[in-house]
Amino acid sequence: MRYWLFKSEPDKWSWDAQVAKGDAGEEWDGIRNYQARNNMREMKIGDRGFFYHSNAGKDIVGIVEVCALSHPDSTTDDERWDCVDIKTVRSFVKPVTLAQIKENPELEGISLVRQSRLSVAPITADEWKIICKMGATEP
DNA sequence: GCCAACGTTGGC
DNA sequence: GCCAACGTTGGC
Repeated sequence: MRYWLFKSEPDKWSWDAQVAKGDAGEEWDGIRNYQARNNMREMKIGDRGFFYHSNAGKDIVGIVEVCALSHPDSTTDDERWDCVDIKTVRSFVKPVTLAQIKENPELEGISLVRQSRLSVAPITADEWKIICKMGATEP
């Protein structure tokens, strides 16, 4: 199993909206970036991801699970763009802020900081454990 | 609101 | 295939 990070502006698609979808899950649509799309194509059912609020919030607020493999993005006719579906697993007990992540020397290589504009990024197993611990949340 | 980083586009 | 121009993202 691999780990990922999904970024969303809470004004457009918030964690609350994701939680409201429950087990039905939701298409992670609207991605128009090749690297992010390629990451989604590599995902498998059951892969886990962090849900990060960019702009407003700037914190990791929850854990999601991939529940549908990459398929055409229903919000465009352009066949270049695919996306996966994700469903809520659990909310973070304590959201982990970008500032906390930057302060932790163990996380200095994290994709969230190194490639801040990439909206779907890989997370290492170590990073996964560390961030869950910082959030007082079960991995 | 500004600006840095970076991806995309299009002329040559 | 290079590179300038432009658009977007996201932190501050």
